[in-house]
Amino acid sequence: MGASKSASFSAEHNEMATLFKALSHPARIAIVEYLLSVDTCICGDIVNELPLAQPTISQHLKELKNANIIKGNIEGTAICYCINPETIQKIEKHFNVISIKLKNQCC
Amino acid sequence: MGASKSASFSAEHNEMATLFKALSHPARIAIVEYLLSVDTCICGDIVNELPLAQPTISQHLKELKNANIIKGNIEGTAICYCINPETIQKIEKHFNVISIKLKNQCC
DNA sequence: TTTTTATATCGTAATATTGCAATATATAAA
DNA sequence: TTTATATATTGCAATATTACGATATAAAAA
Repeated sequence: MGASKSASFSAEHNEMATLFKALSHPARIAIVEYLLSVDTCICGDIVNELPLAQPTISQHLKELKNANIIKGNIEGTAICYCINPETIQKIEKHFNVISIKLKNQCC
Repeated sequence: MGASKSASFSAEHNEMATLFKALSHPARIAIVEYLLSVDTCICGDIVNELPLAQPTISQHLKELKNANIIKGNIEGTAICYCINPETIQKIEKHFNVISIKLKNQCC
C-alpha cells in the first residue's frame, strides 16, 4: 500500500486534513503571510518574494487555490491573489470548538 | 531535487508548517477528535477506534507526539494520551492574528 | 504582427509519506 | 517463570510530494 485510506474516514475529517495539508509547507505559509502583509490583492510579485523557481511557486499557488485558501483573479497579464476569508474562518472555528472541548478535560 | 527547501524559510514558517503537517491526515484528525470526545485521557483503546492496523496507528500517534499536539504517559501496560493545550493555543493564536490582518484587507 | 511579460503545464528525478506484516519490547497476570 | 496484553520498531512496497528545466499559453506593448 502507501496511499492514504481517506475513504475510511468521515468527510469532515478528510476536509480538515485537506485544509491542513495545504498549509503544511513553509512556502505556502509564507505565501499566505505575504498576502496578509499587504492590505490589498497582489498582482504578480509573489515569485520575487520567495526563494523558489517560478514553476514551483505556481504549483504551490495551485494547491492553495484548490484548498480554497486563496482566490485568484485574472487581471490582464497578471493574476491577483487574495486570501479567502471564508476558509480561514472555517479553520478558526475548528480550533474554537477544540478549545471549548479542551476546557472540559481533566488534564 | 524533491526534498522541501525548508532551510530557505523562517523558523516560524517552518514551525507552523510542521504543526499543520501533523494535522494533515484524516487519521490524525480523527485521533485528535477522539481524544477530545472523551473528557479524560485515553489509556489504550485508540487502536479499536480507527480502521487502521496497530503499527499504522502507532506511527500516527508518534507524529502527533513529535509535533507536541498530544502527550503520552506510560500507565502500566497501556499509554494514556491527552491533547496538549499549549500547542492548540499556539495554532489558535496563529489564526487569530490572520483574522485581525484580514479585517484590514480591501477585498 | 512580433516581442515582451506573466503564469501554467509537462516531464522527471529526488525524497517523503502511508500502510502493514513481522517482530521486538515491556509490563501485568497467572 | 511463563503467558498474555499493549505498544513500538523494522523493513518494505505503493503512492504522493517537492522542485525545477523546458515548454506552452495568453494578454500587453511595441
